[in-house]
Amino acid sequence: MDQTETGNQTYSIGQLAEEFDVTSRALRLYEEEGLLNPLREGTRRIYRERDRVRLRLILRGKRLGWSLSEIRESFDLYDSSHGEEAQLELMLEKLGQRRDVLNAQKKDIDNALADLERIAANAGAALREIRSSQRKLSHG
Amino acid sequence: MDQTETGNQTYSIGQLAEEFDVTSRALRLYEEEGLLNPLREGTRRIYRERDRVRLRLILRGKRLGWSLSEIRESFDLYDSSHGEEAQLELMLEKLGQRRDVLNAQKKDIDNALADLERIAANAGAALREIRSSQRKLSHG
DNA sequence: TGAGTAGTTGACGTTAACGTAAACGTAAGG
DNA sequence: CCTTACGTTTACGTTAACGTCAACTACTCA
Repeated sequence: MDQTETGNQTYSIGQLAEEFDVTSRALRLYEEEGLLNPLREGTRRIYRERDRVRLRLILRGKRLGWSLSEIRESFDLYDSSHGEEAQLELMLEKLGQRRDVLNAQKKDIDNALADLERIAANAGAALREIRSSQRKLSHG
Repeated sequence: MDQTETGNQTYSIGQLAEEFDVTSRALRLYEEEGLLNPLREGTRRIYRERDRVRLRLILRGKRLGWSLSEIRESFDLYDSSHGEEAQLELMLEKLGQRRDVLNAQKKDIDNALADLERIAANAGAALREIRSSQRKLSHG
């Protein structure tokens, strides 16, 4: 079969660190915490596409304010899609909780955005006022 | 004039802590960091409506993953709506940056929600499969 | 008057998420 | 062969955001 050559590329820790603008120290920490699992070539770490995907998810989690252990829990959810009945039920419950939190977070963001808009509108008005009075003076 | 009696109520640190489910230690910390400014009655802290409003904003900020100093910066933005021209321009720029970050965060959330949906759909399917095969067995 | 209850100010402890430095290994290049 | 670049582990340092005493004050109430 024509084995597709997609995703066979590998990366050193330095390459990955530079690409995602994190330090190699951070990558090693994420590995210690069970968030990444690079291959080894002797002692050196070899990262593959799946590690890049995971790193992307890690960084997204961080942007959402998650702790590393919360991020790992989300990976665990993802990985254990194939369990037994009780397992799956628990999982669906946790997924529901996460969804609720995310939706609440969206509301918080919308409220914060609305606040920003109000403040910006005031500031914009104040600024136009200042500038219009400046024009008057310069025409005196 | 009929001075409206709205918002004249005050709160002790314990009351406020219980209402918002934070510790009094946290409230004192927020004060140290310049996020809250309760009155004093002798040595005791007296919180008013404006402090409650601020606390609400603090907790919202925390839910969005902001640090205390980021939260304070946002308060500073709010408070300095009445500055001079350069000040206002700088402010509008910062407001724009915050808005961009918040919008990016919304996208992250939407992506995370989409991921959750996919996982939940898979888990749900797996669960139904298990249950249907269980029914078959019980009818054997 | 004595015991609670709630508040105060230090000050030290703790956890997460890295930063930073030391001491070492290894492959490439001049 | 020696340097340079990049990697490794080990371990201690740092910052934020509190937690947790300890020692003290002030008020109330039986």
